[in-house]
Amino acid sequence: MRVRIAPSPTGYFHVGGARTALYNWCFAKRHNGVFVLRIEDTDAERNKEEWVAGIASALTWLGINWDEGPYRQSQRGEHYQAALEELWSNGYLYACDCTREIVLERTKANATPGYDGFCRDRGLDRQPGRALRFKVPREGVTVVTDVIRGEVRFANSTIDDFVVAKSNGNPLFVLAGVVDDREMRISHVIRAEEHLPTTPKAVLLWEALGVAALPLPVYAHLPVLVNDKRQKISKRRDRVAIEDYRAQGFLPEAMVNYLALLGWSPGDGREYFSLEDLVTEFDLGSVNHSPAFFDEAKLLHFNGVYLRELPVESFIARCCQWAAEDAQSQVAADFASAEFARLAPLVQERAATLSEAASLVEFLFVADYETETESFEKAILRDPDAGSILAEARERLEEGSFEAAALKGEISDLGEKHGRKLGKVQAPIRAAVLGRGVGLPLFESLEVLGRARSLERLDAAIERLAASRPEDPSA
RNA sequence: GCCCCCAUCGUCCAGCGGCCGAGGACAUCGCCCUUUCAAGGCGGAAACACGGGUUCGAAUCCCGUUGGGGGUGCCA
Repeated sequence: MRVRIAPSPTGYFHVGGARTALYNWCFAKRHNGVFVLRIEDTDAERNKEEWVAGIASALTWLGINWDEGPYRQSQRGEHYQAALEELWSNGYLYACDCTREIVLERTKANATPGYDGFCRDRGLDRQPGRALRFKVPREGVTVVTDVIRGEVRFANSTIDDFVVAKSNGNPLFVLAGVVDDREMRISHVIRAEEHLPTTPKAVLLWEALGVAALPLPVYAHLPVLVNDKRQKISKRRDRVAIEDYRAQGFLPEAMVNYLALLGWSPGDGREYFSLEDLVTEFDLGSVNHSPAFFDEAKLLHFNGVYLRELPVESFIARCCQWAAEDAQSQVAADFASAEFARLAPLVQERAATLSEAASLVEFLFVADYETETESFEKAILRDPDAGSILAEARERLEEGSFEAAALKGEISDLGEKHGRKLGKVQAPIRAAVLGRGVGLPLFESLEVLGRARSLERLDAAIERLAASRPEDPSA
């Protein structure tokens, strides 16, 4: 079995393309087949080399390796020219000199979809400046056999005489795709549903080509991925680049797992699969028919699960690696520190992404770390007891053990004096020292932060409070 | 307009004629646990688009309607 993905480098690689790649890859691996990467860049005006690199790196990151390629259609011109030659000499094509405007006009005036075939019988010569169109049979039906959708029938009368070569001589994607699929001996074409309407054209072309009959590939049209408005995900409109998720600190294994579930399930309720599991479990025949919404909330959940599953050392390593890849060298160094290692298990439990992990320990690493205004107001300014709690905490933390357990004892004792439970006394202290209303467990954080910095921040909060309440004589 | 695809909780899936007074997961709500927040545990609310058939029996099969989506390019 031989499959391929054929992305066009006209933008970043998005989750839809990644899912298509994943399904193809799983199918190929499961059947000991070959997975081909082919870049469809026949439209020179719209393609950019950087996007090719982006596709390759996204696939690599996901763990989806290709066995052949990347082939580039832009470098296979002679194959398409040969095919055009053959089709022309066998009478399947005709030249067309209609301008874009004329085509549009004629299309509008006609009841049938697309170009009305005006040039079909004009007997125009094949020459530069003229496009080449395929003579679609006027009668009959073209059937597309699809693993997922069954037999889809298209009346030939509803298919227009499509262009196979532009007036500049370059082939169009349908032609290039068919030629490549034939020469690369592609056995299964697994791609997004949006390609279904052009498939009968490919079938017609396939049958017109080649002296020896080559069996048609088996088609499988995957349901599209949609946004929250249930429109097909688009590179321009929706922010769904694989690269972005990577930069945000998602794990490739979580992404792969989530993507696999968008349109497929094993049927028994299991939801966690590694790439290796998918090779044995994935089945093209049980792919869904209807569009799926890419739900970031669920992806986030999966990512958290995968993050928590990691041994702590691996978690730390992944943090470092992620920061380094994203060229955040300072953050990478922070992640590699002994301080982070001490807090890592607590971070791991709470972070849903690697960037969240970074944010949870900012209080430890950011110089001149300040309490967020909102947290300051809520936990300190609006709390009439905050001033005295902070002052007393400062006093108690000045001496004695600075280990979490001891700190906890001190603070809960302090709390009792104020008639507050532990959760309530720690609020102003947390805001003062960790800078936020929520975050890592307080005492462990204090311990790692150390006495000196903890006291400094308590002092800063006390001062800030005094400055914020000049009218308050007790402050 | 024309062609094609699709239709189960908010979302992703299970269901492929009786086991469904519809199951799981995410999200959501409540409670428990608790050092804030998470994580975890327990519980709740939440769906077969509609109308006709077929059948002893339909979420499951057929037809239609409605709704959504995709395509309709000398883009892929």
